[in-house]
Amino acid sequence: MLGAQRQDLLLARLRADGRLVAKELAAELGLSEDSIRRDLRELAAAGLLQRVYGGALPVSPAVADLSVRGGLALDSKQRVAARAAQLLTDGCTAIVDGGTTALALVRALPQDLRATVVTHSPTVAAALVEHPTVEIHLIGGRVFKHSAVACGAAAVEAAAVVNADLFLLGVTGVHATAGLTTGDADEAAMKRALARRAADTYVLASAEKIGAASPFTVLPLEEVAGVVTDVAEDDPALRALRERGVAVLR
Amino acid sequence: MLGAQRQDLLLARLRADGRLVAKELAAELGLSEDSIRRDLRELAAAGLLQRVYGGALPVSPAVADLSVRGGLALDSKQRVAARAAQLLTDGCTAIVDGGTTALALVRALPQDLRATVVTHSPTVAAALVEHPTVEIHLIGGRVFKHSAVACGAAAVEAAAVVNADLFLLGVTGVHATAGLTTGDADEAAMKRALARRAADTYVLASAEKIGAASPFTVLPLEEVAGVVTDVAEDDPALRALRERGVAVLR
DNA sequence: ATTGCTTCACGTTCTTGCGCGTTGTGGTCT
DNA sequence: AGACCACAACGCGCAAGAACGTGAAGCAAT
Repeated sequence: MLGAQRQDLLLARLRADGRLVAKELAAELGLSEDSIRRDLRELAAAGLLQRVYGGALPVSPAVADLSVRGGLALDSKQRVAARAAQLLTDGCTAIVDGGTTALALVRALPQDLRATVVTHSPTVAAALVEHPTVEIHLIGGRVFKHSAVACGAAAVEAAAVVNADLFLLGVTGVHATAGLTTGDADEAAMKRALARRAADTYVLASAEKIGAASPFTVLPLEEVAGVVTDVAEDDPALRALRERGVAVLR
Repeated sequence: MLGAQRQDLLLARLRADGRLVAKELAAELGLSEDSIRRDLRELAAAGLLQRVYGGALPVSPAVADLSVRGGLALDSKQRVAARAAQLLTDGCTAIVDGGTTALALVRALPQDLRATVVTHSPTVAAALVEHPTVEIHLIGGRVFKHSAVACGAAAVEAAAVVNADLFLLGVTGVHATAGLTTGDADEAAMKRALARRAADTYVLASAEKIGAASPFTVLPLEEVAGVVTDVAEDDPALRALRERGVAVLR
């Protein structure tokens, strides 16, 4: 049994059972608990599971429920959201953009996260109310029907008081030369204003958005700390991004 | 059973039963009450439940049953909401408060209403996106978990630019002498700030709220244009309201 | 010989159940 | 009604045992 093969098996078991117990696995696979623990440690470092005393649990109960219930692989947005959720740590202040991926991100956040989340999306704010220990700050303004987020001069102004550690940005295209793009000029301006208020900007972009370009540029690639995506590791687009100094998280 | 997994189980049980009893759980899970108490203490420290003598309860009863609360007095709320929806006419600008009655109001609005709606509730704003011809303006600020609306200094300030024809206000009590009341001081201040920005304030109050009083006064009855309610026409409380110059819409 | 993976040994950390003194609750007595 | 008391629940400290991480040693393949 190859090491990598064994780790895949562990993940499959985790999806099936909803938990892993180090001792049981050692007996079952005929290995020492040390080796199992080492695997679990590595998988936890890769963000694929949550290490707990005695074994491991899925990264987030919410995400686990979805995969167990459906019995299927997570959908593209959920994979990206689950990975991006790991960027939010206790004590941090994060700006969260609008859109369905951002909503999936909120659902993937651990229930006991103690963080401050700033958003201009009423939908995201409403979903965050379910997280009792997350401090929510809503940015107001004229709400754009197209994407259901607050935009415009008032919203840009309201954003100016925010100072965040990171900005989780949703776009419709990530292109090597056009940079990050979206379909509406006001929306692009709003996203740009938010990016200025955060130390690091991370882009949430499921596979179909990589290499695509929309009419309005939000930011050039240079101003992005990283892209969270689910494209295959060997995709040539990834290399193009890395060559521009953009970290790729998957 | 993993320790961390047990805490997830406790939270699930809490959501299902609405309470946790330490002794029962110890017997059921086959461990000492001490361990259960330890778990409950930790979860309480994480803000995920409220520790009480003998076990635990949801963090805030109000938050916990906000979703089910919609189902209880449903038809009552819907009647009030349907009547209040008639106050919004094409071309008007209305401020809409938060809460389940306000949400019912949005759902009761005609699909083709051409109005401007200002709200400090992300939930109301999200629901309004379904109305293509309604212009939405969101008031931002710190989102208060208890009622899921933006409150505080920033929100009051953001409200100052609004000039509306009417304000549809939700409260928890409508009392002849205490006036309009609600359960939180910040919330009361926010509602007061909104009332100042509208020419007429109408209160949405289903029957059980008439005659009730909560800790904090929002406005005296004199500053209200009308109360939308579903109490019986012969209810003595109605006459008390009318004697104070308040129109009763039903 | 080197590399990669595993196992073993050991000191550390975590969880758990028990004893103890304290605090909260409900019922009883004056 | 207020004082009192019995009992359950509580928090804390402690000790036993399980689980843990680390570094050294073993082992197979190259």
